[in-house]
Amino acid sequence: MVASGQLDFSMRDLARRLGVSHQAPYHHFAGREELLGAIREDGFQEFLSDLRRAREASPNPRTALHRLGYAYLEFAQRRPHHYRLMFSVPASDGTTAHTPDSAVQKPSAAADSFEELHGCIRDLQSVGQYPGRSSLDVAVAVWAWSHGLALLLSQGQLRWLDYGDRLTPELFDRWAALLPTAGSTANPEHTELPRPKGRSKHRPAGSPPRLRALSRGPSSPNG
Amino acid sequence: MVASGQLDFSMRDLARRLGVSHQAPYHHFAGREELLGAIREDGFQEFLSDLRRAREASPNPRTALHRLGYAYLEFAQRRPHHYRLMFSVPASDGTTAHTPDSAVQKPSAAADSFEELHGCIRDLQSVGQYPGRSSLDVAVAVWAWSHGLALLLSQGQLRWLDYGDRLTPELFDRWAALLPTAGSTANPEHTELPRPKGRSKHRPAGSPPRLRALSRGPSSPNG
DNA sequence: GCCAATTGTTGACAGTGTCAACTTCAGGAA
DNA sequence: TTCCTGAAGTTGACACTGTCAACAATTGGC
Repeated sequence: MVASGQLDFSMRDLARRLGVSHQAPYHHFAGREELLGAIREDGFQEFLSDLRRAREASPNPRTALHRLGYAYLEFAQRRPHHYRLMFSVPASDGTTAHTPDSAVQKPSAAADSFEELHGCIRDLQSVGQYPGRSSLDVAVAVWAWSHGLALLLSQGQLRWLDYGDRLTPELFDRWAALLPTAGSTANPEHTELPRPKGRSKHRPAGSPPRLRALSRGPSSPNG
Repeated sequence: MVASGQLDFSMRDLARRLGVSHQAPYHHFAGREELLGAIREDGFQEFLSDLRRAREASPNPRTALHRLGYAYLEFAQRRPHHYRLMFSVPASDGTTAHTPDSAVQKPSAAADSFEELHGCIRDLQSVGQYPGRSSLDVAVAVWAWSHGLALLLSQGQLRWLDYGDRLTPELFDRWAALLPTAGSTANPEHTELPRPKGRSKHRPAGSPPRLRALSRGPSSPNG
């Protein structure tokens, strides 16, 4: 019972592109799912550092949240495949209506990413925003809002509205103005962060242990 | 170049469960993607009727939006596999950063579903809500918010927050209170709609043309 | 220099979507 | 009645997939 494929990605195709036998990747990753997990974790690391940088760019928690949100969507636009993979979950079979617990374990950086937003919300509360509300409620709601926008954007599902599918600071400001936090003030200063250089993932395509660059530590399958 | 699998679903397994040869389904659907498209369309039909019923249950546009949102999440919780399929899109290969246009064509009922929300927003504007804002902006933002919550819920991705993953009217009210429309008033009356009987999708498992129940009109592949 | 681990290979196996060719069978026209 | 046509279902292939097993080459430490 193969755990099904979630993407247009194949182990054998990867090996083919690397000019390597179809079995070579299995010496670096226990299996397809583990490889995807590593890519997922990589994505969350970059995501987390984007969110951190955005948040720390301003001591004003309102501006920080604004920039955090923009960084969130900017990441989803810059790395749509990473983003979709990160938030997808191995599909469960039809027998259980809910995803089993095993599928819910998430990469560590994912929790840290959420905590970045959660902390930002707490900062806002400390200056009087969202009085009497659970910070977790607010964080989950803002997280979901960003998640929905990011997915609709990265899957081009806003195009059929003649809505465009490119994120711009102006578009983001219009959206952000609908969140209760920004309802009273205009956009702080138009959120144009210097985008990170984005360590390119292209391999030099010549280093003799061709899969080294992909592997992450000893593969050590514990099964 | 197979269009890849998005789910834990296989044509051959379907045939096996129906007690039929592996090729029989192809006499009713041109291929896997068309079959999934039919299921998607079915889901959107039910989704649309849920949203319509919820909206029409109240002449007060504020209450209508509240109920519409609850119906949205309730659907995602009741039919998580349908929901995920409906809003997933055939994965594009890695060469193009954005999903090609061919993948963006959406079922007709999907547009109608969005229009239901959009109309609700327009109703709210006609009573003074969201002054000076584009109704499309607001509708997209609310749509994305619901979408994000629905996905996080249906994939169990709120569980690692010790947040629970069951939708309740109370939980929904706490979320809805964070939307600008509901910020000033409390929940209208606690949103307990009589849930629709939900035409069961189980087939009687005995009608001689065993795949008939699944097929939708002449399959007529136009390729 | 030997040994063990790492990295690679080829070959198999079961599973998949789909094309092609075949049989059955029901129903209408002659 | 016979004949024909189309729908429904069949078996058999093909290329593809993930993964297991067994083997070869290389490399670093003793």
